[in-house]
Amino acid sequence: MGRPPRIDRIAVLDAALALADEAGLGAVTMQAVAAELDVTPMALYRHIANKADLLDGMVERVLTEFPPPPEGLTWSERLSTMAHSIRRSAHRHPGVFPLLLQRPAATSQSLQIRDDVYRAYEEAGIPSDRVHQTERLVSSALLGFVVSEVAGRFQNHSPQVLDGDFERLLQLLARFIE
Amino acid sequence: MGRPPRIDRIAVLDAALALADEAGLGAVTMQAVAAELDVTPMALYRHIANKADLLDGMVERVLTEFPPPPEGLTWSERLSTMAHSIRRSAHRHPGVFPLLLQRPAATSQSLQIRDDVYRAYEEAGIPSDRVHQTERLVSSALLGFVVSEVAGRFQNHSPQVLDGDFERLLQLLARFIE
DNA sequence: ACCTGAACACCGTTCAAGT
DNA sequence: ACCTGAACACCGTTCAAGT
Repeated sequence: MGRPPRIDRIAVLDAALALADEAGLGAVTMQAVAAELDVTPMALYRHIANKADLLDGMVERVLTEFPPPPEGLTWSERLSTMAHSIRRSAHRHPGVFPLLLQRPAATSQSLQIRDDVYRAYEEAGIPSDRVHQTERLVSSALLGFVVSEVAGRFQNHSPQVLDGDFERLLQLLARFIE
Repeated sequence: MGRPPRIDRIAVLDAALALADEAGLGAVTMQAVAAELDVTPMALYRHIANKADLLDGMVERVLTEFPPPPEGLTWSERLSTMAHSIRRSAHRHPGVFPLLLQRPAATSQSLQIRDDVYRAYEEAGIPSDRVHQTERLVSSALLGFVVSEVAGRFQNHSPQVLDGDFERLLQLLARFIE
């Protein structure tokens, strides 16, 4: 006994994420992930509970990539910066990103970021009994657009058009807030 | 030869839809759909090309359920009625509805409805070079919220809270438009 | 024309066995 | 402690055969 581990949870998740980024979620099978790591499929089960846990882990991995919001800007500059970060993350991980619509913010990383958003809304003067609702509505609009982009609903529109759409969306959401 | 058909495409799609509504998309397997129809899995292939075609067909089926917008109301009443119809449809078909984010409007039914939305925006006074963009942004916000509801992102919120959120979202979107 | 039986490659997952 | 081999139930799909 006492055998040096050849892989760990992070390695499994990152291999799965790389696979999803290149070839879509459908390419993420236990066998394919294992092959990426030069290991048999059964070896993965020491590091992840099952396939659902693998997908959960991949989502968490994407969430930890979100940069924390920059300090020392106005609330509106911070929100805009964060929105662009989220969109870039979606474009990096088009296969996994739509899964964000399936679960509440849960990792400490994403709860932290949500709190930063709450703070920005308070600074913007949103009444405190409206702050949480506003966050749900704005995040819905943002995710709805960005997931439409990466999942295929906007596949007939050029990147230039979608860039323009996104800027306009941010303008309109900012108008909401004040 | 010359044998009376026991099933047709619509029957297959509706059986699959019923299965998805009760037990989720994961329960939609060729074998389960076939069992629902008292037929072997291979019999399905005479009526659908493959599993992707089955899913496409299920989405189309959901789209044909959207009631056409009522005549003789103001543009804002029409938009609100349509938004509520869409949300009800999502709640009826929580398993399939998120697939709407994956494809552009394509069926004649949904193109028709999109044109009605364009007309409402024109009546509302949106400059004509902005109408299509506005439709993309508003539909993104609506779908983002409704898919969050049915896919699980808002699972920690009560129906009452979500009803209130939706009304507020419609108010804010209406404010966009004029 | 429509459905079935047999068959295949692939998938997730388990369990006991090896180092 | 960590990985493997063998095995199982299930999945989508094909093809030739039956009515």
